Amino acid sequence: MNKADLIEALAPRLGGRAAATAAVEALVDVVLREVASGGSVAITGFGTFERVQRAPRTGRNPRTGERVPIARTTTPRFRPGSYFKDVVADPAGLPAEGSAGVRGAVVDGAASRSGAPPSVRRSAGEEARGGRAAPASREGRASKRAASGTPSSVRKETPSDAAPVESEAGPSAPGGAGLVFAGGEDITAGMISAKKAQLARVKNDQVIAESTSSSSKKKKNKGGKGKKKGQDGKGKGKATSTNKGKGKG
Amino acid sequence: MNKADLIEALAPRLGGRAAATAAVEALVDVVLREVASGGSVAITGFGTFERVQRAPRTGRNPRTGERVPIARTTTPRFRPGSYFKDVVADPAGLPAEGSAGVRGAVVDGAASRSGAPPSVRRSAGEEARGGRAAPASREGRASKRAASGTPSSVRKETPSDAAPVESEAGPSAPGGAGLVFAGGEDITAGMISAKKAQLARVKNDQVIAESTSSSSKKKKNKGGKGKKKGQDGKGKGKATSTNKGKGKG
DNA sequence: GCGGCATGAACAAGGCAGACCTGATCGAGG
DNA sequence: CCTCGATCAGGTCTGCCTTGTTCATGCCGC
Repeated sequence: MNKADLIEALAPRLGGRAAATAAVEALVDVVLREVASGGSVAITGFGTFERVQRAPRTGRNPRTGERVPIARTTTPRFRPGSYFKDVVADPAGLPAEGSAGVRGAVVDGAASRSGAPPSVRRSAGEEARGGRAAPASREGRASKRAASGTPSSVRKETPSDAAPVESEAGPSAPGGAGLVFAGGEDITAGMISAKKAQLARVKNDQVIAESTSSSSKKKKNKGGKGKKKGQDGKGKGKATSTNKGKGKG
Repeated sequence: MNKADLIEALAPRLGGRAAATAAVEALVDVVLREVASGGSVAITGFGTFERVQRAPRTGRNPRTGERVPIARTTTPRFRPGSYFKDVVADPAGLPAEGSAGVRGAVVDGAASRSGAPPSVRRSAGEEARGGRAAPASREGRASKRAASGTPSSVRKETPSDAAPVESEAGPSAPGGAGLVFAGGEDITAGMISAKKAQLARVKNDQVIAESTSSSSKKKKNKGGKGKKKGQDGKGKGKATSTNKGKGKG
């Protein structure tokens, strides 16, 4: 999926290609600027874009074998959030768990993607849009609501739009992920509930332990530790960051 | 910057917080799904989100020193694009190099980027000017425009909003970053021209070499190599990817 | 606006994959 | 049309990931 594909996928949700284009570009712009200026951009569950300092080190010119000094540099990094990791890991892990039917769906999805030249993909995209034509009117209503500032209403809109995408991309996602996507909910919006459901499944035998921990959490922090974390993290053997850090303590 | 901050930063460009929220969540959703299902999401210059397989390996429990097998896993990865890398690296590197003249060049480059899709550019530019009239009322209009698909008008709005952010985080950012952002333009849109300006500065003495290479490039490829690239890349010592790859050859 | 719950950061030691160096070519993307 | 991106070579050094705990932050729902 390239930028155009991404915009195509977003268009139904965001009120058209132009809006989707604006969204992609604006978001990329903001992230770039923030990271370039020393900040970080964190979306819980998805991940964090940040800047890291890399100390000088030695490289090799593979051609000549000559040692080449790699100067200290500053580079962008994305650290995937746990939910992102889980979702990506689950599809791979799930096949063994999943049903054959799900596999079949997986194969179908994969095949269409791998063998599909861009043009074929586009036509598929168009068909998908066709399928979404009906929701278009609903979309108009949604934009109204958006103007009134009701994110949840926008989210409500996502389901019907996302559903077709799910069926396409869903093959490898199903199983646990299917649980997450089945409702057609925006993942970021549903992360917590999804995660909760997962944990509930995995740890339903730990309920007592959880209730214990929740009671301990009610004690709340006192004054907070005010522990300041450097933006570039670990400080272990790391070059000192030029980041100012955000004192939220 | 967290999700709320990001939405705050995007709101002026996208017609309000609701639209910005939808944008962020939709984009994250699409990326998550695509990567989870084995695909990748590439935005030229910004970077590529993809899925990689990690072979089984051995870790250590730092507490006990005990060796712990880390099963083969599938994990998300973001590979920053060259422009992102340059922008992040330049703030640190450019202060020494920066010149106002170069800034002008960047701005000019951005202006000359008329090579982009003409139709989108034109409508965007026109509305952008109009859109700057009154911020408060503009927001209402912006949402309308978002519906009608006018990204660049929203973009033009960015400068005034981004400037404060820069000045806050800017200490380390200015200089190079300022050069890039001075025009208040959307970075992704201006990436190519900015890069070009940079290269022109660095390599203006290599013009002859470039003209030589351009002539050699005119010979064009014959039949193409049809080299197939696996989605998970390098294959060098890597676990075989489950990705089907996109046969575009 | 607040509360509850999930996420994220930090830390410990060790091993190995990944990043990055240069330079050339060609295809893809915008 | 021009830039970006992928690939490749060999060597060096960094970062990821393991477990488990604690505390702070983020974010969604009420």
